[in-house]
Amino acid sequence: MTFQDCICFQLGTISRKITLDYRNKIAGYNLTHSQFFVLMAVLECEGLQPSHLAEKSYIDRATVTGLIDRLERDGWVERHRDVPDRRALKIYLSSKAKKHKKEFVAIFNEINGSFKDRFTGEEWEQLQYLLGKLEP
Amino acid sequence: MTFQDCICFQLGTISRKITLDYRNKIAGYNLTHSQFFVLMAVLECEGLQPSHLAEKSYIDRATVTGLIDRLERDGWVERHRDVPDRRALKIYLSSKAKKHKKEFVAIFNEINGSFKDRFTGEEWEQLQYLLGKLEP
DNA sequence: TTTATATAATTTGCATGCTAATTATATGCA
DNA sequence: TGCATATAATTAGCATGCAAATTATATAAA
Repeated sequence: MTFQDCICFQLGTISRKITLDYRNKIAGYNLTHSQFFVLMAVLECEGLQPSHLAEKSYIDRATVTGLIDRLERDGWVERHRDVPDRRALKIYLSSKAKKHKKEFVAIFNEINGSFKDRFTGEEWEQLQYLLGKLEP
Repeated sequence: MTFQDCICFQLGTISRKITLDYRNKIAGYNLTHSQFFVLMAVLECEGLQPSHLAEKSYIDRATVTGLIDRLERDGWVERHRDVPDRRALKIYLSSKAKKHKKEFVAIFNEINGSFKDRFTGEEWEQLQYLLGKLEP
């Protein structure tokens, strides 16, 4: 029994490796792994507030602020203060991002598919079930 | 099909949640998740070089430098230049860390056990097998 | 209406984690 | 020996990610 056998360690390691793998596939868009996921979240449902994006993505609000900062800086999303509640924001895709919408979905499906393809349908179900049991 | 169903996203999320969970358990020692793993690596085999620790932990050398910096700052490990090759270092436990050796092993086993307990032996085997298939 | 409390987003501070560049030392080859 | 190349560790720069504090606005209660 060594620390490498610890499930916590293993998950972190695999997660990091996959992140690197991901990067190569979206390198052309100059997006990071996390940025890509937030962009997918906006793409799936435009006009969400940063706090809702944080909830959907299971990351901290402060982290979302930074992610949106950089997505906005690079021209992928826009912040709009068009909510009755003047504290809140809504996040929309930029026109540039809209142009690439279909490509993003395709890349997403390709990446997930490349992992899914390694398993039988039954194994995939089993993996989802077992991962679910790991949630704290 | 939404981005939350992507296995890459799921692994990252679970991994982050577990990291937080971990923190509470080692909070008394003021160690982070990653510091704890590096400390376990040193504990398992003293005198390893930073580059070997990086290899064992599947993290970058530059990251190891920072981790050792903080572990040394907080008095858990020591850097020794007692290798024929004067470029290299060896990392040893401090006497303070040695005093807590048994506790660290116990905490480690307790944490890993708390996850393992959620599965049957067969499920655990299956999880290891399925995670292995995810490696890029 | 005024005050206390709550909420949305941001900022600050710190610890990963990676890549690329740098420094110091070894080694191999002419 | 002298020079090119390789290697160990570090540094610098950037992007997560979290906790705690801050700012601006809403809402509830006195």
